[in-house]
Amino acid sequence: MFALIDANSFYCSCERAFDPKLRPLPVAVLSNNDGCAIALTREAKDLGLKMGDPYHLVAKRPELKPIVWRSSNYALYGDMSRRIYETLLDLVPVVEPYSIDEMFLDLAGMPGELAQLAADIRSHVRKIAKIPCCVGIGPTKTIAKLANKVAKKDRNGPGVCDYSEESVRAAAYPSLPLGDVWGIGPASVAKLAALGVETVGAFVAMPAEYVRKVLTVTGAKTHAELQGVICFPFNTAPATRKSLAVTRSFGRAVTTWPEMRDAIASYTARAAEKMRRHGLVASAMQVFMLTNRFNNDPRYANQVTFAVEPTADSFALIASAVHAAERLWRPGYRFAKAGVVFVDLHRPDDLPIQMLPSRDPERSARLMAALDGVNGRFGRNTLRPGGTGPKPQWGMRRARLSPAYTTRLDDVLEAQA
DNA sequence: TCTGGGGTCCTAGGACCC
DNA sequence: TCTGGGGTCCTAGGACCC
Repeated sequence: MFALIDANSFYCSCERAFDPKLRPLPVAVLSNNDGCAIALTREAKDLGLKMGDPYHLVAKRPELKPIVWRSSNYALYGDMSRRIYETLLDLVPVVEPYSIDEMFLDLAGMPGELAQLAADIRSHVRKIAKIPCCVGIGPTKTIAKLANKVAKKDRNGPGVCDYSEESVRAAAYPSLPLGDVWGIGPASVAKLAALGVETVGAFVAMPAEYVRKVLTVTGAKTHAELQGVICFPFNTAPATRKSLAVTRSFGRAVTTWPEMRDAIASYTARAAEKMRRHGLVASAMQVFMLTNRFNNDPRYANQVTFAVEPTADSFALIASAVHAAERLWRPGYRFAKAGVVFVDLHRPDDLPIQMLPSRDPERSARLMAALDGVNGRFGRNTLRPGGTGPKPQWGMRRARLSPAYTTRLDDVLEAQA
């Protein structure tokens, strides 16, 4: 039996955890660049704000005036996620983090009544990690996710929904909309609606071969999972990742090559850092740049993917990325966004030995270790490659950023007795 | 002036091979 | 009148997730 625990309006709840006066107020957290709303409290939803609404358009609407806006603070949210994880380990033996605000729990062999256990877990997380959550229970991950969704929708309910019993599911499925199912997105909802299938009950009643024909194997797995057949097993060891990206919209349009070059260099340096943290090397990379697609600026978008000598060396990768960007660059356009993606990631041991490496691998490794060591100790960007300046004009807008309460010594709250 | 970022998996079709 | 069969690999695009 599985449980899925999912934080309510996670980013907003993190803001509230350290700023109690926000608790009764409608709160919304903005995407990078203060672009659009990506997390909303129930109070903000009730005022009519929607996920994805562009901030510069909705900030003026009079009925949305009471909303308290925050720039996204990933240092805070990432750390709060870790705290939830550790809090859960107080009560259950294994936890599988699924996303920044969701964790699967394996309840196999847990004593006592499951719904009561879920309620205990929920109140423990709320008390210790200061984050409100809902819990769903089911014999497969898909059912646990569905139960969680049901728990969330019931505003005055207990915050727990137990679908461990087949009879309970059979009673509930006919009234649940298909779009609530994990893995069934808008395209599949439309496809199935055209066939007259609109509820989980109707979906489950479809013959398996037919589902497979309409929705391919992914849909067939979801179909089986809803009937209690495990297709997505519990996984404690995280899979090694296959790609890794740093892509950003600019705080204002980039119109000169030196600015674009510096942006690409900075993104590459960040991505290389991430890659080293995972102990991986890239043997191919992609670089792209594009203009604003929402206004009337002349449009241009281009990308290039190319192989590189497998490495995690920032300097080597920056040189390759900038060289590629130079080929994509077109003067006269107002660029809104650019990015660097490392694909074809490997553990260095899995690759053949480079017979004629273009740089000394030992020296490179020592240099990168020194770079990461200094930055780990004194803060990101203390040491950085040339051309990756700290506060560029094109940098992210984050006008409403909260303090890094848990990860920056200067920002830690003071308690007075 | 201002509309996010970062992932995974699957399939079809083309290129290529024998 | 008539032009095979079977395989692999790669890529682009679609769909989904948070």
